[in-house]
Amino acid sequence: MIEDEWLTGWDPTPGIVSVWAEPDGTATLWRRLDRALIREELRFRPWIVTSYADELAAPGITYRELEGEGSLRFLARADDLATLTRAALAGAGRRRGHELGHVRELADEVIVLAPEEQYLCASGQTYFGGLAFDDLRRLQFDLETTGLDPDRDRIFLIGVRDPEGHVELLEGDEPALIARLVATIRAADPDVIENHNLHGFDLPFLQRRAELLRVPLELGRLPGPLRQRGARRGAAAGDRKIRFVAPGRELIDTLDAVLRHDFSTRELPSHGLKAVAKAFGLAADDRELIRGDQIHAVYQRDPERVRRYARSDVEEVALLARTLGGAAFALATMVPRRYERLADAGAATGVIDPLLVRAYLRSGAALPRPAISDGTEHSGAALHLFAAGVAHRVVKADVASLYPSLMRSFQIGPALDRLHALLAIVDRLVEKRLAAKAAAKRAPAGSTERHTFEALSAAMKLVVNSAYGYLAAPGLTRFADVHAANEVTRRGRDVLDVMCRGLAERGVTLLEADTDGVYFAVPETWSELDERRVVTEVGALLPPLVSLEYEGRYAAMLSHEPKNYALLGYDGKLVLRGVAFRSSRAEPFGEAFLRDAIAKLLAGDVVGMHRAYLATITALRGHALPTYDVSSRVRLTKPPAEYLASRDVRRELSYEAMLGAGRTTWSVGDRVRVYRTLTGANIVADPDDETIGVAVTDARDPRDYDTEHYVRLLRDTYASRLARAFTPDDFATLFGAPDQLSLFGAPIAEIGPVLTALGPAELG
DNA sequence: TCATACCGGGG
DNA sequence: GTGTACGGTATGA
Repeated sequence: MIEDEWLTGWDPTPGIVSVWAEPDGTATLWRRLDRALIREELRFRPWIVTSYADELAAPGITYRELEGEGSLRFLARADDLATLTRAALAGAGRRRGHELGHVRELADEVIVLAPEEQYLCASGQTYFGGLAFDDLRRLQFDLETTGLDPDRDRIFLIGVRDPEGHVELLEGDEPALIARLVATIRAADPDVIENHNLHGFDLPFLQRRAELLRVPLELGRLPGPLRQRGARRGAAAGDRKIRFVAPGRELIDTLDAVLRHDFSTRELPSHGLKAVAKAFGLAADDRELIRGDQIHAVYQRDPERVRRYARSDVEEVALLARTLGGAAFALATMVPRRYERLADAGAATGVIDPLLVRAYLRSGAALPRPAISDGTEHSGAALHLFAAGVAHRVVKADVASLYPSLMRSFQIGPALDRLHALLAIVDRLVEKRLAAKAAAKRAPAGSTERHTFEALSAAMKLVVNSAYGYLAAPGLTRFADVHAANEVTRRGRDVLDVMCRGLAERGVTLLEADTDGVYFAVPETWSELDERRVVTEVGALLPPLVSLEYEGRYAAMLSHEPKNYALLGYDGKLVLRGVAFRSSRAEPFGEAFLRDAIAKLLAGDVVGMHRAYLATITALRGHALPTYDVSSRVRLTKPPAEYLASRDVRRELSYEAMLGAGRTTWSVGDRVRVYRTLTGANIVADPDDETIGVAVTDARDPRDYDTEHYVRLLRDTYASRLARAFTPDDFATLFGAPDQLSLFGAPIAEIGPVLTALGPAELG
């Protein structure tokens, strides 16, 4: 089937682990067959696609015209890419009446891919045929340096984990250190080199140090220094960003995989290695932690600690790369690009576009020039808040993959995609993904087989979910079509409306609806079966291929603002969502109060909630709370001199706190915990910041904070998040001026939470 | 106070 | 020879 060729190519050559090609038509393939590495030198014929045939009838160039509509219709080949670009530039120059310096100036008239991609696209080969992720030879290395600036700082230790899992710690004189790293890598001869932020830190730092120290940095399988390519994230090079390339090896940054993963799930607290390793359960319990800016100082007095730290770094990276890297590995079995490129590519421009270009060329079909915006506004998803306050017996129902489902159901694809290749690719991916998911389930937990199927499924999900984004990105993607994208969101809003109406008609109370999901409350008499039945019934009202799923049920919900709510599970677990409920600068006492108060409120204990409020006030006034609890974590962004210059005009708490504590020097970027005193401000030690274990013990706890300021803060910033749960009168009674509590309002015991419908439901 | 610009990571 | 989104924080008017 031609559609299968569109998806995975047509030449099943097995074992490709790296491809390198040059503009002169030479290519090198590294293939792993029965674990052994073989290297093949071969020739390919470079090609370009142009919108004009002028100058293509030149010696050495053969070309043919592609079929059908599409302005890019001449496929030209030559023994050398330079011959082709010269001809293309000459042709364009003659037609435009002025000389052109570079093919990038005629991006909408010529397609010129990187040489490797030309090779893969024309041959129909892809990476990793017949291989599993675990067949790759992967090496991880991590630099420990005296700082972040390679012009000033230096490398003092390098952790290396070889493909067999042995960790070696290289230490000593820096030039020898770098030379030993190179020798170690060349001896291990890995297919893949991995680290967290490899392209943003380790490689550029290493490259710069090697350059300054005049140590050759031959990390690839071909002779010569590292090459470069443009990239969106990577090392700064003038006004653009670049990434380094080592021909024959794939340089994989686990940060890319983390960003791609969190892009869809958005559940990671941070993208740093330590936080991610912990979140995925990859970190050992006794993992050594050292704050970045202290690593070198710790090394000088306790090198063993830094060695343990460096060892954990490379070990965690190896685990993380396997946990998240399978998706890019699976993409590389389908898309005609290097593995390394697919690991950091955006799914629309980096994955779908190359698939479509290969599909069209395979079918001998002319291609459109890249879509540009016709000025049509891109319309978005729907968001409704139906009610605010406290609701009980809450259910969440949502549609998985709403937009791709709509694209398939209503056959919404790019207008210029006359082969319907995008929809065909999405269809096949959805089907294959179901099969991959099922196969993953059948395979033993933890097996290579399960890892492979799960990775395949993740890769397919990534592509399917970006099909809509592909439509909505004119100027970025070749077949972008904003009208089609708007048709998808319009259908999406319709689906949400049908869901909301269908639910409301069946007697539930709608709370909040966003894009593809709804929260609603059900009557007291309903069982979980009733809830599920209603979701099934309403699901039947939706278009084919759009399936409504019962996502979960909760004992109670505090609905505050759109996308800001608290959920109390039947298991007692409390989840807070949205900016109103979580902020990095929140004072610990306020955050603790809010959690406690919401938990009690949702459990029906208004008296207990009120008591928690009074208890917090009492604790503040009695100085029973540690200073730490009223402090707020801030980042210092002005150097001391700058603040002193503006101090007379405007005083800022953070810097007043530093000065108040007698600290007249600090660095931009330092984080400190500050609090307000009666006379000014002060700072307090943060246990999280001190991993050395010395400073924490002398943390003082003066408790000289401004109690009334914090009592006001408690009411205005924290208790105010509970306002939607009560009538204004009751709220005033509960949280009014503390000294006049309960004088006029209803007795506290008689106050109950409310749920307020917000105007007529905006269901149109 | 509100809009907008910028970051996310690495030592 | 590239390009994500979005929530949070830092900045400027």
